Amino acid sequence: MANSLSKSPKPARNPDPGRQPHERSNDTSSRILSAAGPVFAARGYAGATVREICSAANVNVASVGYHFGDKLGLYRQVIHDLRLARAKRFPAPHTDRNEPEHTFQALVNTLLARMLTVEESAWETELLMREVHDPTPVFESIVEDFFRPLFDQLTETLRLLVDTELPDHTLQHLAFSTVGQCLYYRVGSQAIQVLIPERQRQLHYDIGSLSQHITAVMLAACENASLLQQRIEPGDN
Amino acid sequence: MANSLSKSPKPARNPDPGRQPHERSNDTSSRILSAAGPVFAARGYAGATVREICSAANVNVASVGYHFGDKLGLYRQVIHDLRLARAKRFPAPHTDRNEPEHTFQALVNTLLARMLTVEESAWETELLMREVHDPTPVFESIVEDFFRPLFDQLTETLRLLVDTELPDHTLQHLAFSTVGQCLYYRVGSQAIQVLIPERQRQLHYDIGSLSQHITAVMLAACENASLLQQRIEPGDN
DNA sequence: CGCCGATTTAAACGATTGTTTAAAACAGAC
DNA sequence: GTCTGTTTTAAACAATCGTTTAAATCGGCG
Repeated sequence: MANSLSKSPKPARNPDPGRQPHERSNDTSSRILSAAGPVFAARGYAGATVREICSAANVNVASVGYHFGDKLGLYRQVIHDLRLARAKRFPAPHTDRNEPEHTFQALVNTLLARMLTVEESAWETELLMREVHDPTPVFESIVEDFFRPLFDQLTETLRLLVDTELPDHTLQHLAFSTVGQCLYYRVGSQAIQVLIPERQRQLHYDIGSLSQHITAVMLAACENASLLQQRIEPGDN
Repeated sequence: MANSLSKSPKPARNPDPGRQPHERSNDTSSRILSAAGPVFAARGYAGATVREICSAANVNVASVGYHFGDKLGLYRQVIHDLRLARAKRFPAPHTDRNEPEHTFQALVNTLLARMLTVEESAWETELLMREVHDPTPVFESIVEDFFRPLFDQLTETLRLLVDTELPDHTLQHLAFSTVGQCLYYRVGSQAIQVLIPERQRQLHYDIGSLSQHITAVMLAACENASLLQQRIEPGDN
């Protein structure tokens, strides 16, 4: 709780500025990094303890202070490495201005894949979800470098999809509608597990089925874009 | 961390089994309950401290142990009281089988109101969101008593809305699309604060505007329900 | 070997956590 | 007032947290 949030108390004397002649020292910090990701994802930043991380990495507790300054410095490095890994693993699709439907479908696929992939990198998604719900000091940079590019691409693709000219805020709402539907199958997964029997889940809740459904919903909305502008009488109950 | 999760260490000698002749004692435990809700919502169950709760309630730290056994016992009581309050504050709309559009709009309004209300009861929503993300033993009962009724009503209303006959799992996907869009404006609110300038947020992100938009999207999807069944070529990127 | 900077280690520090304890304060019956 | 059971209180408890310290160890170099 009473941690440094802006500056490391000791100037975080990082000993290796890029080079790797001594494999031994680099090995320690990389082992810490590998162990820290899953622990931060499972417990959250505040809930994770440097002792559990160092125990999983088989290093001394003081190693975190030596190599990363403090707990927050380690967390920043984990997030930094995570962003590089995610950008490579789930590349945003190329924007084809002649086939916006195709681009849109690919974007939905990318979103769902990022949400629902359960490989060895599932902890990355979990960590990002924790940031979305409980922002830490690194959250804003995550949004800027990570979410905004996809959000902008989604908005521009939707602009190509709708027949009529729509104001920016309506296109942004359409983008949030798309993201929201994809996100729900991760955010609400625990609720879905209670609401939907396992048999139905195994049949109709794979990435392909969900991607097709969400794309169909949004394409229908784009084709009736005129509906988005006319006033609908709000419910009075 | 090393707390009791199933049984209270001491049998939680609750002194008042229903009666309230001594207003004084009841006053202490009710002040604790009133203070605990917002703190649990703001910090999470693990992050909240009984000292902060008791400080906000102006009672001694030992009072929690005396009246509720332990921290988890207090949390259970908070969740119990919260359910009663929410059911009264946000009643589900009446289902009018002759005007499903009207019912649907009212359901979206209810969902958004539950998500975005920022009165003195905003902590209740935050606490429920924490349960959705990090389920505790009380989560399943929350889904059954709280989410499933609205989910079923949503599914049946959508069945009335679509022109053609759709399988159950497609209607459930449509319900999740609706819920997901509403939920996003709460789950992703921190991201939206970074993505959308404050001026635009104040103009276009009120409950009425969002409700109108989400309803329009889903009604468009229902009118083109045939789209939901035909196969769309999945993106290959 | 001896020297030296980089790294690792065991141990301790101060702060904070949930919980417990024993005494004090309270309220009503007699 | 005196007694009795309930409630509140200040203080302490053991455990755990992030971080620091000072000594031990390592790895080349002369």
